[in-house]
Amino acid sequence: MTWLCRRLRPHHMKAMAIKKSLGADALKLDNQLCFALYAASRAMTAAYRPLLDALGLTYPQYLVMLVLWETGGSTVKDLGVALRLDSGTLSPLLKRLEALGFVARRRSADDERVVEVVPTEAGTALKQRALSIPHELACRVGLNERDIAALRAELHRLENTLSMS
Amino acid sequence: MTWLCRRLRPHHMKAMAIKKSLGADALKLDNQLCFALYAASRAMTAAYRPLLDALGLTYPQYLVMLVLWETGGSTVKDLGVALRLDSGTLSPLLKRLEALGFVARRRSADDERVVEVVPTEAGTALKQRALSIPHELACRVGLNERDIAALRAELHRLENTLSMS
DNA sequence: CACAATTTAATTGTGTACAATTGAATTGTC
DNA sequence: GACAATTCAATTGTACACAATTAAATTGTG
Repeated sequence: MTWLCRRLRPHHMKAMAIKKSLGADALKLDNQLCFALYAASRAMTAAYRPLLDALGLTYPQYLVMLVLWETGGSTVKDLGVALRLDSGTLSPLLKRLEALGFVARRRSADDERVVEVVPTEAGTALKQRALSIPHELACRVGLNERDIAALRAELHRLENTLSMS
Repeated sequence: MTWLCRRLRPHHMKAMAIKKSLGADALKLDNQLCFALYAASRAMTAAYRPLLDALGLTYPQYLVMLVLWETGGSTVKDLGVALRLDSGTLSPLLKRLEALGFVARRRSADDERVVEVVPTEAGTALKQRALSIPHELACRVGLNERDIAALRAELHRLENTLSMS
């Protein structure tokens, strides 16, 4: 991989960038954006875990409750759109939330295919205990409001770019 | 949630930020950095899937192979340190990689507790077919080299901050 | 040396993710 | 109004993640 290096001068940075993207470093773990994302996402979930344990929720269950608190009730399909999850993930997850007493499920009267998911009284009450979580996490991440918003926007852009075809 | 708004003037932005972090929007799904991370990470994995299918690897298996290509061989423990995964995840994953013929496992002669993991010839050969993947993904993410590096660095910082203590 | 504490991988059990299939309900088209 | 195509949720099967436990090997200490 040294066949070009001998010729390189400062104004050949573009050539170096090309070389790098095709070269030995391209497969290095710590150069992968995908791994930085994967590791950061799991670290974030781990940071939520002790707080959510106190509520009796897992992290994906918490995301479902966020949607239900925001909407007052949804369908399996709309939860899937909001959270980018399919029924293969949501059906058993919602069954567990129902067993915990946090949501109720019923077939829609209008359309028997649709299952409506509504927070129970206990599920709604849980929101008060969750109110302090975002602030606690914001402290943990060590970024100010503006930087958090910027990173969030960047990640939303990235997700949109990746998920279109 | 309107008890303070009446008094707000432009120079009270800090008060608004505090209000927001404790207010109704704090639990909105799309305001969560955690969800932006979670969704982007899954979208990234989904973008890798068709490319890795061609190699017969899942995404976590690909990460293991990245480490093995880089090091020439590792141990279960060191793979866990590199990938932030424990033996509960790695043991069955490595068993599958072994069944696929991409790695070999053997107890260390020095220390019988340690299991060494080495790429087989087929596993090493796979690297050539993976060389084009980083570039293909870089095109998909729609960011230039500099922005990718900046986002990667920001995510590494975030992971480190979250995982300490 | 004895032996308690530690390290290392594997195992067990729970809960996601996601592809593929199934089956029931609805919609579009003639 | 039949009926093919579509939509929706659930199920099945595979593969992570991760907490907790187990068991073997090694290290540290008196």
